[in-house]
Amino acid sequence: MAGIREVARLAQVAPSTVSRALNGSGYVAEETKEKIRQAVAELDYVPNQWIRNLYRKKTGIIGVLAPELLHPYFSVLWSYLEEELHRHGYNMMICNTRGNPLIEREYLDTLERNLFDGMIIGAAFLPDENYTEMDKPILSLDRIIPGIPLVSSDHEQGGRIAAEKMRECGCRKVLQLSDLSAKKISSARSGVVFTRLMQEYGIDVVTEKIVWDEVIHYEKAMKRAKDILVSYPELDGIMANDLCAAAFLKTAYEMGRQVPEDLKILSYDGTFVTDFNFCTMSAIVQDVEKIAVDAVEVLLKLINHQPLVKKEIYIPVYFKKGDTL
Amino acid sequence: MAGIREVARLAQVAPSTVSRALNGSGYVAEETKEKIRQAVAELDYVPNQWIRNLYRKKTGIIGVLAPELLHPYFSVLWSYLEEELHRHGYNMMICNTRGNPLIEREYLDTLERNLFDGMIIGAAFLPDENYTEMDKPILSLDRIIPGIPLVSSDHEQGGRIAAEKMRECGCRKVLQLSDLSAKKISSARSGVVFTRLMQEYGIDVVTEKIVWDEVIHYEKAMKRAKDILVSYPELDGIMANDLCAAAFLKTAYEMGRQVPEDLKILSYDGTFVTDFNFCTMSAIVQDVEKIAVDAVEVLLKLINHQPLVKKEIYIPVYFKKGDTL
DNA sequence: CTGAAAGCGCTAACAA
DNA sequence: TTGTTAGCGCTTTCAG
Repeated sequence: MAGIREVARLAQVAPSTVSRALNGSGYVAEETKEKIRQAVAELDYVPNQWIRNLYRKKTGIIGVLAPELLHPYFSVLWSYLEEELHRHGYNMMICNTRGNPLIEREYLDTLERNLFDGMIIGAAFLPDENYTEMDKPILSLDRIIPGIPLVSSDHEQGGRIAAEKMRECGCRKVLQLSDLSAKKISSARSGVVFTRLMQEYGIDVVTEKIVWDEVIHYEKAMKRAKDILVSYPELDGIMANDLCAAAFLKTAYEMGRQVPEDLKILSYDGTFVTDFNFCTMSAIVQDVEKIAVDAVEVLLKLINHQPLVKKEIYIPVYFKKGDTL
Repeated sequence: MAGIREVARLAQVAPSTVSRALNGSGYVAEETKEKIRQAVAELDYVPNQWIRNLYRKKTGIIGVLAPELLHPYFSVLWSYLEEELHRHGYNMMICNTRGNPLIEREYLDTLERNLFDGMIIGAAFLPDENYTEMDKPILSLDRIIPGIPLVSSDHEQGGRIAAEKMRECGCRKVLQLSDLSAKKISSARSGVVFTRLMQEYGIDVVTEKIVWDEVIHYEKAMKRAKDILVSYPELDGIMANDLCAAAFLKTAYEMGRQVPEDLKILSYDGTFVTDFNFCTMSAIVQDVEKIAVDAVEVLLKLINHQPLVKKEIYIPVYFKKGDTL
């Protein structure tokens, strides 16, 4: 593993000259450059990025705190984020926490230890202070944390559209999978708005508390879906995230329910899985690509100490007609 | 951002003592340790990993060359790999190449520049030399590269089981999506073995060349599935990877074909999407978790200069009964 | 048990 | 245009 010194020796120049030649910083005679090029070739010299970053005081790495990699919504989100970060010359480090606060804290330490230039927070299971007390560029994608910029879908709009659709198609008793108590979670707002509007419209709403495990594991979502459809045989409408909606659709089919005639299903997220079944699910679609683009833009502004126009950005969602509503 | 010097000054000791105390290397009096602990707390001192790695001559980061993040097989694979790497104290850097050789080369450079301690290669679209000439720990997951260790499913076994199943259920004309010309790709072996056995069994085999885009994009897979089912109305069996198999299933349903009575579908990979439709797909299942575990084990041996027992590890696959065959 | 000194591999300021 | 010098922030001998 040749270093800059060996190159310098072979080219008969000083290490700093080699450095300048290789970085295009400062003046180096064309002749000298040529000698250096040869020495570099001869020794197969490759500069150590690690060390360079030491000077630039940056790593070129962005940590992405992810609670999950497999859920369709997340995998699409991470995929777009990776693409966008790469476009800006950054590498993305997946920090999969599996919802474990200890692992999450571990990765925040990594940020604090300067291994990352900034962090995008998808998972957030720790008390606010963990994020606010860190003097580093941080952006949140869902959890509302004082002082930390947020980029998220406009879930209130999502809740409105969903309620509107449920009313339009004449539902009388609707169930949603949500967590109305999660005040600090942007995505939980859809459920709150949905509930309020449904009540205004005079439609029954049942809110079943969503459980993290079921958001992620299809088998668990299937089990829950079955329990719910058995417990509430009178339901004529369901709103749930993609994976759970898929579970409801499959379960409804297995139980001989007619979708959409007898039971409407509205999928929230609108990722590719809505197309996977024999019928396409109607969905509230999040513009995940836009979320990723804006998230990276905001984070880079934080990193480069540029002013932020808005501390909170809400990306519009839209309705996509399918066969289930 | 306090450094070790400030801590040392505040604790009235030398920086080297602080270093030893913090790393538990060498002797430090309990009293001194306590003083240092206090100084650390007072200054909110966090050691810079970046610099530490400079000494340890390692980064703790493994690059994972991925052609794709979204395809179910890959997302499951990356997820398990991340888990396994984390278990061993390594971070995983997703190097998404999108099948672009230039981006792939870029990431190999990153490895060469010591930003990664090693690399796991899922995508490999460059000539062999790109990998073989690199004097770094590299492990391949599918592409067969001289001198580079391989961990992959036993796709020959996969092909055998598939052929066996097709025969058992009485198929007469079967289509597979494969690429028989891809000699250097481990996963392409299933198609070769499948073809040979089907011929032995006296069953017609049509091999339609698989196209990368269709492996990844469901819409494209859907289009291809439609084309194929129209072109070959006499087919009574299909073998294809999960995503394409799902597309075939959906298309068959739309075209009014009876699955499995009239058309058998065998999914290859066996990820969670095989459960997503109204009927569960029968599948050749890859043990992705085992692949990840073994891959990391081998890579760590390479990194630590431990001897390898086998240069090539093939993980058994198995058949999972579903409703489509 | 502790501190001084010498780097890790490279860059940047300055002098020549 | 080039070389010298002094570090980046930490670790690791090696004397003491």
